[in-house]
Amino acid sequence: MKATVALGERPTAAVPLPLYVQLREILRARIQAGDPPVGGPFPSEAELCARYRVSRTVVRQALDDLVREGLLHKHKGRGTVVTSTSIEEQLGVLKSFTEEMQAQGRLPGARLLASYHGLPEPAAVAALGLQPGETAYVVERLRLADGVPIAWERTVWPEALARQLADADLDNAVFYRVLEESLGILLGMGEQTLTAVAASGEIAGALGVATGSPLLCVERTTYGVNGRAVLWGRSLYRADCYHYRVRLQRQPSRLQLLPTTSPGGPSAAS
Amino acid sequence: MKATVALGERPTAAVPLPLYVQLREILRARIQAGDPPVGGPFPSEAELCARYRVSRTVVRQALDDLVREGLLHKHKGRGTVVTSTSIEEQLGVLKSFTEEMQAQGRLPGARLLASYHGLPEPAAVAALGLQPGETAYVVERLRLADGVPIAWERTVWPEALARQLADADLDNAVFYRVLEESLGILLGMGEQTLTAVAASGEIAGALGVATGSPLLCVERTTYGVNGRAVLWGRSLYRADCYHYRVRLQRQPSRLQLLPTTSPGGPSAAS
DNA sequence: AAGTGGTCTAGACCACATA
DNA sequence: ATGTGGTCTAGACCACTTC
Repeated sequence: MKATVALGERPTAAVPLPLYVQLREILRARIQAGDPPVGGPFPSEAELCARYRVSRTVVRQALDDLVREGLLHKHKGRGTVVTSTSIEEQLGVLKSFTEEMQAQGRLPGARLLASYHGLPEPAAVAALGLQPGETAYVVERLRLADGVPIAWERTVWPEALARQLADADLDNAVFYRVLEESLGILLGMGEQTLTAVAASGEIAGALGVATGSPLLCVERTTYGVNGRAVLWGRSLYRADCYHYRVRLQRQPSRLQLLPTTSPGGPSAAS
Repeated sequence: MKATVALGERPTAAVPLPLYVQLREILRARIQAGDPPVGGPFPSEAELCARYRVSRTVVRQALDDLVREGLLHKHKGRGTVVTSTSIEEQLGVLKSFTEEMQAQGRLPGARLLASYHGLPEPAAVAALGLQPGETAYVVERLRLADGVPIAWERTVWPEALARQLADADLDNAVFYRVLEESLGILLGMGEQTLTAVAASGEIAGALGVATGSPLLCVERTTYGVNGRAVLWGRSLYRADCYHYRVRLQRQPSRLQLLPTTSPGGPSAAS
């Protein structure tokens, strides 16, 4: 018998989680089980309040999360319906190269090309907020999928982090794991810019393509949960071996607001 | 006619907008004006309640939106700080070319190159779920930003939709608006695949770049809220004029919903 | 008229951070 | 000890949709 205690049938203070989190997971489980089938009507907020003995605030916090995840859809005045049963189609999840390859069922790998302390490129300086003239630790690796080179990668580490990185096995290190586990840095957000570039002779050689071949260029700045940039990287992918996939969600029409000078006269910023 | 509303110095019932929306826009304007400078401390929730004479609910609703947009960052027990002055790229939001250009402050445009009924390419057939031999409506346009060609675009419409599209001004139509407003189709999700390609002679000529130049290739399938594919498109962007930006979020080690007896820290996903 | 989700108030207690 | 944001309650009124 598993030593797991399912979240109860209803949220309770005995569980060390907010009530709305408990309720959200309870509801998520029911949805995934198809309890209200896709397209079917979901219980009203009032009904959920009564059934689970929580205030409407808790119910709305839980539902808001599920709506945001795409499982539910609310219609003002009409009700709530189930629109999906799974969240496996993850929207914009930050993953390392290794995690991404594994998710695709490919065997990830890396080969160290170079590593040195020096002045990084302007893009990295700006992204990491380095001082002019401040050095950083630069690591260049070839990334492999199932043993085949598919990307050339340069990562730039602030010196403070690089010191603690010194003894890592750069050939095989999963940088995100190093950050999270060895350095204890919780990762928050990542910002990526994608464009296309022509392969230089050096990189074309490493990747085994013709000079001038189109490559997918991915520049990524990774931030800690505190909002500070901790890592910058540029990856150049062989376009014939790698496609970047994103799932986007349509946002309900946004309000057009013009917070302009008020009719009574320009509002003085006090 | 666009309904624009002038906002005052504080939310009021005289404005036909929710108080939290009014407050959000008032605060957004101040942040963009640098009132609390980036990195500086933002007024506490209690202070905002007092200053704007609204309940904490309203303040929190407004702040939540701004946090979600990336303008603010909250720290439990410590306070709120300004982290940016401009709306950052939304996380995985599905936007039309026009909407995207507007968000970037560029003037969008289009020039019709060709439109015809015929057999679309295999990628479109697969994405739209067409029958073998089934025709579709293909529209090729040059997309402009501030009057400069930056992308070559081919969209493929199922015949059923194309009929209703016939009288649209293809030179300037915003396809997403046509779908949503004229055809009454609610858009849900979009799936994109990005890669790099070399410009063919014809496309290079249209875009004003050299043949063989690297282009960013974006293939998108757009789905209605009912989950059916309604539109397929491929866009080839000049890599020197356009960068695709994405924000990703690190997945917090997923809440173990059924963990138990673990006195360990409940990391509430916010 | 009844039910729904959207908004809002006025409280309350808590865990956390700072001093 | 104090102030902060996080959570929660118990109400209330509204606009919208359906009957």
